[in-house]
Amino acid sequence: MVGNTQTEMRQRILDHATRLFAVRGFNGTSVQAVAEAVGIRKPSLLYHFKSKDALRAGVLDQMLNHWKDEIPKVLAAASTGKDRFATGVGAIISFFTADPNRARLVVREMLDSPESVREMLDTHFRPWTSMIADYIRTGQEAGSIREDVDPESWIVQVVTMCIGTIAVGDVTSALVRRRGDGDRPHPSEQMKELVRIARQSLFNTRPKESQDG
Amino acid sequence: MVGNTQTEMRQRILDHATRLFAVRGFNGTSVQAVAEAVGIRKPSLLYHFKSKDALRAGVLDQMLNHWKDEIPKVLAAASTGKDRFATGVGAIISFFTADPNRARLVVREMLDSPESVREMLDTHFRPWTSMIADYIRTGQEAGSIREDVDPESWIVQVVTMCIGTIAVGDVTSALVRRRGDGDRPHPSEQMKELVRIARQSLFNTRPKESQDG
DNA sequence: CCTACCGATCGGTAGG
DNA sequence: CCTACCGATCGGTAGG
Repeated sequence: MVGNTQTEMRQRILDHATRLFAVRGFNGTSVQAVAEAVGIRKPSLLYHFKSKDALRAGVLDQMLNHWKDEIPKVLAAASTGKDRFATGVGAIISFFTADPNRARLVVREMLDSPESVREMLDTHFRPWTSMIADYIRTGQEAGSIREDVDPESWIVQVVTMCIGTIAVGDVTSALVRRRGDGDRPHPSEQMKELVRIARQSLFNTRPKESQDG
Repeated sequence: MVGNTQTEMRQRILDHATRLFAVRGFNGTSVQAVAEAVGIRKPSLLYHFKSKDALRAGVLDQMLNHWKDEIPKVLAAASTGKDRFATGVGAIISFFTADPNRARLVVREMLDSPESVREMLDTHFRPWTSMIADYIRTGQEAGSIREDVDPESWIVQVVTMCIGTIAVGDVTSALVRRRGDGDRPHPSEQMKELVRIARQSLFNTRPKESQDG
């Protein structure tokens, strides 16, 4: 358990591969390019990951493992409906804004390998989605959440909006710059509006019967 | 002006290139693959488009030209605020659902060439975005639209949600399937919820002072 | 972790 | 619109 250089090198390779796959795409990134970024030769990289596809799988596995730990933590931390909303949406936003390349990687993978991502979502995320949807249905029965919300679809739309906005927010911000406003970008304003849209399409407006913990 | 085979062949190439670039990505599609789909040899394709990048530009130009004609038409057709919402969101949804590969192509291009897409949005779409944002501000002053809406950001969020949902809807629908519901996909339910979210985050709930034309 | 090397495929050109 | 061909780069292996 001393200097585990083997594992360290694997992590270094994964970090550079994540970044390059996110920015240039899997097909736009050569094994050679990843090796150069790490500072080793191509055959050395292929010792740690026996093929380019194994490297892709390693990158995705790393992200999957993050959420396998994170989701139960987030759901356990929040008690009331409003808390669950803020904590859940906050966890997604902070994870992907901490490194927008994570969002770009997810979007690229959905486009490049839709079937395998479908399977991954079905296996690892659908149980959680069902649980959150049930929370929403409970809130609908209690009157705190709008009756016309389609729980599963609402979740998918909000996650799509989050990941999409973070993945291509630098591009779409070209539409937001006001006249005479200089070159200042408005990423946080985008996220604020996103949260507002998500919240107001979910909760009932009447502020009575608030279920505080 | 009789049998213009030259232009016809260009269009055939563009159609197959659009589909292949959307599904496999630009870097994942060889000129050879496009030529095979069309039914000609690679050097013949390169007679019509002098390089692979010229082919990419041709594909994007075609889509840009669609919206150059469509946006003014849509804005002219709608008069009241609710009409503008329905017509505008409807135009985007119907264009991209007619061929989801269009949405995939847009997303891929934003990821692969963020700077050039930024420039394109700034030049060709920002004027329209500003105009629509002004409509929203007028609605805010009249009281029909929520005061807490950030007009430009709202537009970007809704367009992101539309294109994102259509581009990867087949994948994210893996999260929506209810237990014991069979394999039936729910694309239209996704779009219905999207429209609901967009509408309810935009308009004020009080149904008085409706501005009919 | 390296040097040396492999067959396959890439975008593109020559020339007709 | 074709056949024939180019140098460059691809993912991956041999062997140490």
